[in-house]
Amino acid sequence: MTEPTTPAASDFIRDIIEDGLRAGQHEGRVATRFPPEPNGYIHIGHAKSVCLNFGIAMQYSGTCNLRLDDTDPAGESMEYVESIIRDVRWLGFDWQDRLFYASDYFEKLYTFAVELIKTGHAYVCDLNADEVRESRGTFTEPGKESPYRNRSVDENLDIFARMRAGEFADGAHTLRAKIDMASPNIVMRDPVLYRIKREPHYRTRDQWVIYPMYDFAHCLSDALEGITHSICTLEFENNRPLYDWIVGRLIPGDRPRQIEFARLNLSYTVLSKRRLIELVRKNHVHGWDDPRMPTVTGMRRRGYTPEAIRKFCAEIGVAKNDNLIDVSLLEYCVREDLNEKAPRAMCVLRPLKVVIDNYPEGGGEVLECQNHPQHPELGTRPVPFSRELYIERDDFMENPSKKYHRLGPGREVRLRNACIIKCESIVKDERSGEVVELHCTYDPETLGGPPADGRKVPGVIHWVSAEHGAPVEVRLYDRLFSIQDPGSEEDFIKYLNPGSLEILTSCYAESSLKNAKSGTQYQFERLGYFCVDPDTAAGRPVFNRVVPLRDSWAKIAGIR
RNA sequence: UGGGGAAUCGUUCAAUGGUAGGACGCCGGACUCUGACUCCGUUAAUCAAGGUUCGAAUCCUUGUUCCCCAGCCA
Repeated sequence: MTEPTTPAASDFIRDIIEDGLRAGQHEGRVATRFPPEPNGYIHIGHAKSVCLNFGIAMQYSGTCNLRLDDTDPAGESMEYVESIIRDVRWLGFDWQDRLFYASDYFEKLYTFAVELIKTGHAYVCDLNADEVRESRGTFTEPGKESPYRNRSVDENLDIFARMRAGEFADGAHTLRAKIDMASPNIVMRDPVLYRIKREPHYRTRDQWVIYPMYDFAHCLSDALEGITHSICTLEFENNRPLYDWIVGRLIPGDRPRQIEFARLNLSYTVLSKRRLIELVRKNHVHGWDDPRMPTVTGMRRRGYTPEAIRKFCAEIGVAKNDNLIDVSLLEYCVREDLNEKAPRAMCVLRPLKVVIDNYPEGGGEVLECQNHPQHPELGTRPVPFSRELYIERDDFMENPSKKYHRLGPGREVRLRNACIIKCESIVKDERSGEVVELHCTYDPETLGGPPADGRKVPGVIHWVSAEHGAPVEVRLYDRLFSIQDPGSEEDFIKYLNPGSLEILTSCYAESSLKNAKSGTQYQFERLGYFCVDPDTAAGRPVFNRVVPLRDSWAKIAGIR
């Protein structure tokens, strides 16, 4: 017998790494990097990449760098850098002193470009953007060579230096790789390596007016950092020949290898930066950290835990198939984690008053309730009980069916952590006919124990003492979009779920929750997991519903 | 249309010529002072057609479908 162990993660990328290790590549080193561009907040799709890159580094005793891929000043900012640092750290990963910026390599990259010119592998082109596009050809027709393709090395060197010096207007020249205008792979048709762009960079300010393109900067940044496995998403597959071409001409010996995997798609949300930015800019959500957003910061505010997100990333696996992961898997991971950790509490979302007629007026008592049914070590808390309570409106039905286990006229139900009550009469609003109050009697014997006569009372409902309960606000979240794959729709805004946020302002939570600390999660019994929102003001907590509990009654009743 | 990728239960990942398996979901049941948790059970797939082989998801052939590429974005 062997000890049960959690199996080491395995996927096609790790297979490649292990094959390489066995073949003695990279001197047995494994070095990865997570290379976001700081032009937006990272989301659950990035989290997949973070877990992959850092996870591999940990598994093979290697390193994973955090590198900001900031080669296009338009849209990049320190705010985004800070958010990325905060989010990756929160996810639970550590890059130690290896925080890098592509912009720190600008001088070295420039030198590499000069070298490429000197070896005849790059040239300055005077074609404008339209002309470049026209001469690039199409999928079926080869491109035409630029008239500037065979400039002398000296002339190229001279103009490139003057590009850097700021002598030319934006777009007047580009530096292009001299590869093959007839290549069936369009990426290889003399791609642009540098462009002139007078835009202040959030880090280098006005130091540069030329900026390297992704294809040039990324592979060389990898090489400079000694990356062994450059893991990226599938859409860069066409760029791999260019990656190898550039590195092959500038870097001797041990070179990084690019491996592509399928990016994550999640049902009922969008995961493209462009679309996320649109949601924020056009105020369809309340910011990057809106709890409905699939951003890491949004999920954190919502109450998801790093452990749950990491578990999710491990569960979905890594492959090259296009995928659309069902959001219910994410929710499952969140519940699984929170079920273990979250202390239990009671909160009534839509209150209905209950008066216990045979309970002494002005009386009251304090019940000691377990914080976690499976973990007694989490202790107990005092919960006041009194003659007047609130219960959930849903927990009473005037004409219940046989399958309904809760309160109805003449029916008995157990109050969670307390006693059994029986509904004796109901009070209705004369005009609307709405039930506004229940009069019940309680069975004192059942406080803390089963009924003496052994009768079965299957229903258990939560409650809050009317006198002691804390008024709280609760925000209920549902999926942001009403269709599975809004990302595939051009006009995705049209499919926003109008019911994605419901704010409940007349809820009552048990008194122990009065001073709940922002960011902590609870399970409101029978309802779901809730997290204290930063909007919480002193004495007036605001709770976000992280995820509801599974609800088999809802299925029976056909709700939702 | 040229090039590059991918096709396995509803979803997703695995099986690396030798019993198609796991997770989530669905459905059913047990338990229960949370209609939660837990436990048990069930359902259900190799894109198609040929071929090679004792044996094919895996190899070969032909076809089909889907994704990516024609930014001085990444």
